[in-house]
Amino acid sequence: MSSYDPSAVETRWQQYWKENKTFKTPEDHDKPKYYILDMFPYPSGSGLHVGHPEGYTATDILARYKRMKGFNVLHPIGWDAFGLPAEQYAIKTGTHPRETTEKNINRFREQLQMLGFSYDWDREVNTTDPDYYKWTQWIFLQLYNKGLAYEDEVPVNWCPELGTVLANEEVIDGKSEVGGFPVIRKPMRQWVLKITEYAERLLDDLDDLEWPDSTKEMQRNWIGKSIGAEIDFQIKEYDDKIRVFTTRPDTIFGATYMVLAPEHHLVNKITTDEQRKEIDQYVEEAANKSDLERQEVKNKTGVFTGAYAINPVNGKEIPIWVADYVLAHYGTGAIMAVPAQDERDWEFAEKFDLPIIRTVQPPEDFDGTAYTGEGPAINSDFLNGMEIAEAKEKITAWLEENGVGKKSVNFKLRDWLFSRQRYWGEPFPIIHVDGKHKPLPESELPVTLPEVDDFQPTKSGEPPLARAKDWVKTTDPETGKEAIRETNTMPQWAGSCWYYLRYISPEFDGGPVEENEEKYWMPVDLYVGGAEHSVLHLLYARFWHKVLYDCGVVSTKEPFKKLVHQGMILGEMEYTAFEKDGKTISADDAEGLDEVLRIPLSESDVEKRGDRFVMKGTEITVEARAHKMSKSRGNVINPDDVVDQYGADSLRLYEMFMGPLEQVKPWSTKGVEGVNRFLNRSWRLFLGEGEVEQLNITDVEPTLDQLKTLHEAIKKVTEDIEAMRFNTAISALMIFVNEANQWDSVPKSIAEAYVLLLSPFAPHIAEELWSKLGHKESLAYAEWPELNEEYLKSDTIDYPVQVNGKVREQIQVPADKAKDKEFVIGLAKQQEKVQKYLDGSTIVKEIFVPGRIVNLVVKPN
RNA sequence: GCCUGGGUGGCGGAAUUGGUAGACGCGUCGGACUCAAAAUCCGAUGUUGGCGACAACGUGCGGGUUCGAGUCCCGCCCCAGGUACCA
Repeated sequence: MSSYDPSAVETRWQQYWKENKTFKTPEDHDKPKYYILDMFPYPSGSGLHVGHPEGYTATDILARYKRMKGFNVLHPIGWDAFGLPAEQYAIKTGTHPRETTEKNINRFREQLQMLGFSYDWDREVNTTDPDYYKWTQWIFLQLYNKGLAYEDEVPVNWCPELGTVLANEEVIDGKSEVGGFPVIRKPMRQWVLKITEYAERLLDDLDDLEWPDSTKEMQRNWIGKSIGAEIDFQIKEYDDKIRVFTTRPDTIFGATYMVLAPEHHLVNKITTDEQRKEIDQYVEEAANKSDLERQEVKNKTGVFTGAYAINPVNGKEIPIWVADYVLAHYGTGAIMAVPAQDERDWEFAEKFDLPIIRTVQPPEDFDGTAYTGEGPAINSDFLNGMEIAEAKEKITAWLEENGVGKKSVNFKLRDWLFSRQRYWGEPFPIIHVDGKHKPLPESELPVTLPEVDDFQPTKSGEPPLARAKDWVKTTDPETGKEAIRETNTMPQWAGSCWYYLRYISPEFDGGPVEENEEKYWMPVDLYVGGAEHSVLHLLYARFWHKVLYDCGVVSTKEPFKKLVHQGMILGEMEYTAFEKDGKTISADDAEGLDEVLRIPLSESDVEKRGDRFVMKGTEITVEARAHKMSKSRGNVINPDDVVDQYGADSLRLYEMFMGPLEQVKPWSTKGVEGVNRFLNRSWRLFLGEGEVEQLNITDVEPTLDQLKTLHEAIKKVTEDIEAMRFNTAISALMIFVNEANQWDSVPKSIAEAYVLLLSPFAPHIAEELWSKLGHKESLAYAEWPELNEEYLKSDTIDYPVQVNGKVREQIQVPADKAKDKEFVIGLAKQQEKVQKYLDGSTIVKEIFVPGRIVNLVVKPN
């Protein structure tokens, strides 16, 4: 074997790492630790796609680098294996989800091992393993015992097609996120977790996290804290009051009507006989509508109840309406409407001819409708003239003094609907005795999934677990009374809420995580995963973590110190022409037209014209863009194929070389060939090109030039890995190889250092070269090459010389004179080309930036 | 609408505190090797003008600050992601 053969090299080293347990996590706590975590995958039937190795390679590079830097590294992987696809497959085929899941996991494991990731395979976790979900159930019991889990009859997102309830976050545009089936609202008994109790902490603790700003902002918006006031409005002729929440108590003098949500508890009571028929009909219609239908209707609708409320600040009677633009589940489900300062109220008031009173003076040139900007208060009695902030304070104090309101904080965040009517999830450790729910004692855990004959919900709509009649019927271990088991299961989020803890002590049976190990390894130093988990998974995991913190199970307030999202990888760039009625038309004209044919073009058929692409030699514009990979589009790149053709090292290297990790970027097979060529050049740099393998390495002292080339690479690669700029780190490695290829042979010490620099990115080829250099051991724990700044120095410094900001000449200055302003500027002025621009002008200013630039500012005489 | 990002050659991208725009890779063109091809190697490659050294222009658009702006400020346009009656 004289040329680089990736498959032979990669198989050999994967075997070696496995046999020698090279990446077993060290058990001592003597060294600094680094916990680097990937979001664990759902092992789907279609196997790994090219998006997975992107994040996994990034973390693997860091893990390998940190080991060489002397850290104890925890770098585990596992399986988020409960979930809908395996269950739907079971419904269709009768295959137990356990079997499907096991098969898929084996495939995933094989694929990950084929890519050479340095996971500690002894710490694999699997959320569907009873030894794992025992502790998921245990954590639920902690939540239950703290009063953070409760049962409620709530209108839920029921998806008839999937036969289950979905969380709000799993419903997109009124359809299920999985499968895109319609979702309707239906009241059902559900388990709910009181995440709202942690809203304030979940919000505050975001500040200290090294997370992308966009992600933190999304969580902030999701939690949605708003500060305002609660105000009570007396209902005329009733004892009852309507409590509203508002962020603009300062506008209360402009409240000209009130609105109750259709579900508000007072609607029925206060409706007058004349209005009853209309109100009842409206409320019923609203109840039957899905959220989607409510959103679809853009026109505001509503009905007058016939009742009036009294504005506490001025005693005015204002009508009370019912309208579905007020949401039952936000604030108090009722509002004071101030059309002059709220667009929604303005729209409603206009439609139903309700009065509008401005209480904030809009600017003179304002010609809009509702005015929400700054300005002095008007028509507001004792608030008149005050700016908004001051008026808010004043009115809130007044409300409190008069006992009709108080300062209040509201959150958009709602409690977490935690039960699903599925089979393939964690059973709740709950029994029902005499119609009351009751937790099972810890000793009863795990409550394992029963076998069932059918994985569908029962005819009466009960979850599939209800089919296991012997399992459902049980006895209360404490009292011996007859009991029935909870038949709901937990959502997929449950297992992923705490898996990062289980890796720390996967065998521990005294709790979810062993105390000393937890103290050493937590928090996760770096967490890498998709941006699609910005709110759901990351918010839920933070919530559980905080509960566990309160229970004393974990020692940190937050689980994930630093977070990075890898960007999506799109398919290859596609060029498309459009054809209508047999004629090719421009892409711009095709927009919005029906019956347009899309004709795929090859790159050679198109050229750039201005800022768009046209068909060669014509003015017809074409579409040029990369699309998401999808089976239907047929542009999916399979990692197995890439590995077959170019090897795992090339795949890893390419995915990192494509561009910044966080960015969305299109795939290019030509690009893979490029990095593959680079690996070949690296190989030949060491082994020459002859038939017989011959080391092209000499045991001589390197020259200063060679050392400079090496240390420039060391500096760049080291800094770039630390900052996760893998694309430019690889570019630095390429530059090194390009330079070293000019040498007659490579000094051994330099060759060794280069192999180590390459190893985190392309570990297989690096191990192979390392062993050819005479090493018997893996390089996984070899010391990372150390930078010596001395070698970076050069004898001369180049200065660009500018005249009026334009570069006109380059000068070389001896290093010892490089900071000498007079010398450098003097030399610059002497240059012939510079002289040309100085002729007939006077120098008015001389700019000298040491080590950077010279700029002579001249004025014509 | 609102909140985040982002817009640089034919393409992916580089430029770390304002200091030589286009590193590195792909593609393209030319050459070497070869009977030929592949592979490999060498060279060129932002645009325009010129035989030429060279010059002008050039980081989405329009202004501004500065000796100097891809980078900072103001006003727009476009693209991607998130969110949407949250009072």
